[in-house]
Amino acid sequence: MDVHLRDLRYFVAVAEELSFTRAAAERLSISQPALSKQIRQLETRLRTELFDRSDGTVSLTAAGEALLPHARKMLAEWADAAASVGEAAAASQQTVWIGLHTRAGHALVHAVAADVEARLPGWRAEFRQVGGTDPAAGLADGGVDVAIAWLPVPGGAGLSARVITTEDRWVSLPAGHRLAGRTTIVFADLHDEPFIALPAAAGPMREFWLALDQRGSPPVVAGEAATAEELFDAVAAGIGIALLSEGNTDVYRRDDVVHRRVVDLPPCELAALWRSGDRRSAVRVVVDACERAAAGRAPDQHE
Amino acid sequence: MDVHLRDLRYFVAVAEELSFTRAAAERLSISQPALSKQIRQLETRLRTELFDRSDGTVSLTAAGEALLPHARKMLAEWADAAASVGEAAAASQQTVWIGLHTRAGHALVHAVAADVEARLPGWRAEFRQVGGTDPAAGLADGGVDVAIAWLPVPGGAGLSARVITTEDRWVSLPAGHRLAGRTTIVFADLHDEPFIALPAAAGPMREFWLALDQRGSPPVVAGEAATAEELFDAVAAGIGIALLSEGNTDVYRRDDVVHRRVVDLPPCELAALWRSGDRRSAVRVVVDACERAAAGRAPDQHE
DNA sequence: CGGTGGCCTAACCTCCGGCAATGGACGTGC
DNA sequence: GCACGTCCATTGCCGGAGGTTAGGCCACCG
Repeated sequence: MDVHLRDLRYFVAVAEELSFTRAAAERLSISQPALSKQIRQLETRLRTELFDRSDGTVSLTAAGEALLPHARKMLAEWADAAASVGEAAAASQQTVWIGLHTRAGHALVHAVAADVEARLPGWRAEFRQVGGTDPAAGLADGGVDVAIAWLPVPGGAGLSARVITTEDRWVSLPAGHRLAGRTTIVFADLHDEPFIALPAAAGPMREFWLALDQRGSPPVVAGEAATAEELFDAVAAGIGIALLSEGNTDVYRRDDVVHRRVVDLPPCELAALWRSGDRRSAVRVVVDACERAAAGRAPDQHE
Repeated sequence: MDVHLRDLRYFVAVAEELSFTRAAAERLSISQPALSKQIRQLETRLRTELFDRSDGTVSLTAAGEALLPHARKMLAEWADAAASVGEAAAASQQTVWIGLHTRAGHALVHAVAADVEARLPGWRAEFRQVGGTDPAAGLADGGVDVAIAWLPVPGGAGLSARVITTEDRWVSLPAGHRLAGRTTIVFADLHDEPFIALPAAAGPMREFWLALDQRGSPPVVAGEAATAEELFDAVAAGIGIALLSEGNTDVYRRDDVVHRRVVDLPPCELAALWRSGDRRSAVRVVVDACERAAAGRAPDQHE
């Protein structure tokens, strides 16, 4: 009778991809049998077939066509609902949640928190680490009011961004790597190296940190890592190399890994993001605070 | 991240009742701990409290107030979606689903089926038995296009009805009951008898078959039964008595139970119901067919 | 004709959602 | 003041849902 919104998400994914395998792997990060089973179950619940899989290809039935707009609308409605709830909770608790897509230094966190407190007396800023695979860094489902993340952010529809700093991209190498002794490294040196990539679910972020734009041929992906720890463990083990931002070379310093500047890569941009429709003053204050903190200035006490 | 629509239904129930215990028992037919756990889980997912249970009473928090309209909208949207899908499926399969709230005789079923087939060449009428506790007899979630049910039907908002027959109400007694030998029975004779009632979830239907309108004091409810078999087993066992429609006295004839007319009760009405917004010709044809079949006339071949 | 791609089925594992019983906080009546 | 009733939370348990991997069937293609 009722339905799980997840099932509708699955349905929309298949309807848009017109392929179970691709929808499962590339958009939903589940196995294809799991997806097939869920769709079957949805069809059973509705007592009708939603897809025609007869002729080797997948297409929507009339019933599927009827469901699709409703499913999209319900998913959008839930995003709205979660955002509304988050805003109401923030207002009554006087708390702003900030999601960190990368591990920012404690300096930035503290500066932002202090600045918010100074400009919004009685309010607090809370920080939450969000996984790199979360498409909108926790903004979409309302759990986070402002996100600090590297551009590009996948699923960025409906999000606004302000770049708060730009940094050069460096490369992380195992300690004994042939390039570890070089003083200057250009991307051509790395072109054929095996890379540790972000999970496929990260979408454009994965492509950016593989420097796909700078390549003529597909990269060699030797492994995937969802967290920074996994990433540098893989680098240290010699499985592959990876790009990172200059600021993170300090944060993730370790003995078995060396970081070197790549001189000819376009820099990466750290941005503060918020929901475009979110016009609360608290959000604007936080974004401003992020910008000031990233600029290295302390919150200006009496400008 | 995603949410189960059931949880939103639970939330709306508690928000409207402002009581966990009542919402669980009277509206959702689940236990109170299950409801509490689900609401807690929803709150955890949204990372905020939806209800304030601190001062012995239950009230909505600001976040709860923010969620309520969205939740209602999503539930309505899903009802729409299910109806749309059902209509699309019916159109492409040329099938009309008819839900039976009570066990109608095969005569009625066959007459309707034949009539539909005669007037909508290529179409079929399929019948499904729906439980008495289903608020809208399967109409709400689109699984059924036309329902045949006794009035009043709970949750009847958005439904249209046409009365297709009226019948006197009789009473079902165990074989040796003191009233079994009486020729005429008035409701006053039954007033203090223990009754077998429909489950509380049946709402106004339960009240109607307890003849609540004809009483000055609350009825004695000796037990509940969800199916006809349970009901007459309970009557035969002497646990209590129950009202039924005249037509059903034939359908449910058995040795250990006797049926007697109650001469002074208002009759009951059997109706064909459909979704008010559903203007498909197939639905109209079926409703007409129900009316003709109930009137005892065969489908008019060449009127 | 064998390889490949794509969906389905089967077996299994984990965790969620339900129930029953119990506990604790608070208001109420004698 | 104390026993009691009411109502929500907690605990322990069980069945089913949702996920995984492994393997099968079928169409297409070189």
